[in-house]
Amino acid sequence: MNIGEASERSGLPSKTIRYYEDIGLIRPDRGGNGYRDYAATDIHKLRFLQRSRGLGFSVEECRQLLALYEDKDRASADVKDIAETKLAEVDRKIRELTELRRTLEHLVHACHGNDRPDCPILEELSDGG
Amino acid sequence: MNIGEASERSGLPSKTIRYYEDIGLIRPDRGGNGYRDYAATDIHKLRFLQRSRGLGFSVEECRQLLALYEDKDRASADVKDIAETKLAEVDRKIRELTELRRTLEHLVHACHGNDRPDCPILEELSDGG
DNA sequence: ATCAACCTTCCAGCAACTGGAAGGTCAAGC
DNA sequence: GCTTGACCTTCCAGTTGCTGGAAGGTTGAT
Repeated sequence: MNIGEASERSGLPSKTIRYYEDIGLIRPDRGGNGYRDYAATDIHKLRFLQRSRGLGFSVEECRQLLALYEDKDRASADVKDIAETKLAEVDRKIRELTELRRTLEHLVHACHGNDRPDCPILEELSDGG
Repeated sequence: MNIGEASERSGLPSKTIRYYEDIGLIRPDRGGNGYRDYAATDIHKLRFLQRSRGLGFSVEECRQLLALYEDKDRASADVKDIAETKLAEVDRKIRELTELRRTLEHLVHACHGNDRPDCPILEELSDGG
């Protein structure tokens, strides 16, 4: 499929998809006309990139995450280490988001008093994590 | 307190803290010697920025989130709308991270077969969210 | 007084896109 | 078969969000 459809299916702009190719994250085939030709597995990778970037992982971290899928020599100690490190990071992010969620909810529903600048929620937020 | 301590307490490099001042996210006092002087509320804001940036919110989104704290005219419809939009985003991010977590766990523990490149987890991942 | 460890501004560079120009390809309609 | 418009291509410049380094001022301890 062409880059336009790949863009639609992955949620990434065509520009970004070409950029990800430039830096070696994906390698689509090329048709006789020079157009990029994306396979289903490319779309999987692009969706994966779209998400993990949106969740605050750097491109290099995403490259590591993608390598977990692509490692054909399979489950070396290295690969397992990376996966476990990333798992810990994901857990931390989930905890932080859960806190942020709580904070926002308080702000919307509970913290309409006149002491906002020194609101206890702020203290709580800065103590946590 | 000086920028060094602010950096330590917030988890942000001094460079980044100065940058956040440049773009108007924080406004610390200045001492007679020209040094920046950070108050406790500045540290709260910096920690907040450190987290929300790490969770994939853009600087402009962080500015909106900070505005929720700083809005002294309080709980206008606008402010509430922003908070609710952000809440929905946070929920989505939590869902996506939870999925990513599951995927990583499968990769570490369950997916050591020889069919990795077309692993069902990949399909699952690209279908979700 | 001098030394390290701070702090200041300014300017350059990097990461990760993003937009636009200039031009080739393709399918549809006349 | 030719045009029209929506695709696609590369290339280059600009933006965002930092990050590093130079050049120099301040502070506190020896």
